[in-house]
Amino acid sequence: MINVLTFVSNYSHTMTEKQEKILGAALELFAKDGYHATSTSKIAKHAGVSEALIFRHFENKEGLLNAIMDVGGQKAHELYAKIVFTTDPKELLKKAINILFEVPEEEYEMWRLMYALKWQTNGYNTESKEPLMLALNNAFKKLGYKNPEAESELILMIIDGAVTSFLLHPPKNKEDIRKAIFDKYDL
Amino acid sequence: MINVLTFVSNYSHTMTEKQEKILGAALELFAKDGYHATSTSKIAKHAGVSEALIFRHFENKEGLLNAIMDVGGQKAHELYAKIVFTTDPKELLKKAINILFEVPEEEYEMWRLMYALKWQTNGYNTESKEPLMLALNNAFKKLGYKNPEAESELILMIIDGAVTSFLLHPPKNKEDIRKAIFDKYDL
DNA sequence: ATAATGTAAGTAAGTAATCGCTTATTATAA
DNA sequence: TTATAATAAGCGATTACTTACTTACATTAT
Repeated sequence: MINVLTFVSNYSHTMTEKQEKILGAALELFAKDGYHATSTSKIAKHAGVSEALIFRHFENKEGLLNAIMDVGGQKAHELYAKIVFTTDPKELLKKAINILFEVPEEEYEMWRLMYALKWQTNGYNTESKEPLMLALNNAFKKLGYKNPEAESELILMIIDGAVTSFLLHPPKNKEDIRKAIFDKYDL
Repeated sequence: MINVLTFVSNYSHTMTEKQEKILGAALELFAKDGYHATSTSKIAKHAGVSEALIFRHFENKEGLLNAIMDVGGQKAHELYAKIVFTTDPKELLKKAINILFEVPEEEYEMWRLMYALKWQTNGYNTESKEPLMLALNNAFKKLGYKNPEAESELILMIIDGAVTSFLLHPPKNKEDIRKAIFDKYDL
């Protein structure tokens, strides 16, 4: 609970204490049980507030979800923005791959929710990855790969698959897997 | 609807016509809207039967889900069983990778449901992949890879990531991506 | 300084609608 | 006849959400 709260509060400087509690409880329950299986009354009880307060601050249940997704989207954007201007192509690949190995454990709930929601909402947030996509295209082109676009898509698939694996059943040999990926790209 | 029905009926020789209709409707709606957002009354209407019939044949809503999952699990098991006894290591890798490129479109709904459910059920079905895992371990060992276990996990992550991508937003350059993967393993 | 006012925060107790599921009854077929 | 397939109607519980109200606090007027 504390983890979630601190995570959320980093991105909500204008929020009431109780608003943060609601967001934290919702994040925790959405990630654990799914959006539809989590009722607003459960969230309210878990946050220690009245149920009506949720609707006062977030309009409806979907508004609460959107508020959480905004936090995740902003977080993702920040991660990508840190690396897309790397000029050296191999360095960019390294950084892109390393991102997934450096996700802090206290953010796992958030990312589990984001990944789970991909399958429930029809609108997949492909636009947040576009800047990274372009940067990767360029890197693979510089490195002389035959089909840079396909290579960019592939590496994003690999990252997605690895993140999924880490979030659902964290393996002990993370470092070996990183080495195996690096090998595939001569890093 | 027809697609779902024919798909289901391949694995349910002892089923009533109405049972198949229920399963088909449930599969379609679970995959489209998610398990919790789909009510038993919606399923009944969509299948053209009374709601009570669902509970007669499948006991409860979860039993209906389990019946669908059984079909998917059996399907997955058959796919893996076809290839795990391949002796030539490179041939095995090829076949394992090709599986994901040969999923027929009429089965997409089923797989979307299976993948979406990974995030909602705490028990991840890792045991169905274990025979394939062992076969891959052996193949990478034969090929002289430094860390066969990590390589097996990685290639399953890649396959998972690619399947996810295909199911959520099917790309046009599938063939280029297959080539890119083959390149990484000298196939 | 303090009383008056305005606004946002917060709640208890509801609402109609829908949920998964059951019961009582009828239709069908071996 | 006997068992199973199928249904209509309704069950209590829960759902997302609303209403009517109180509390807390900052701003303004006197």
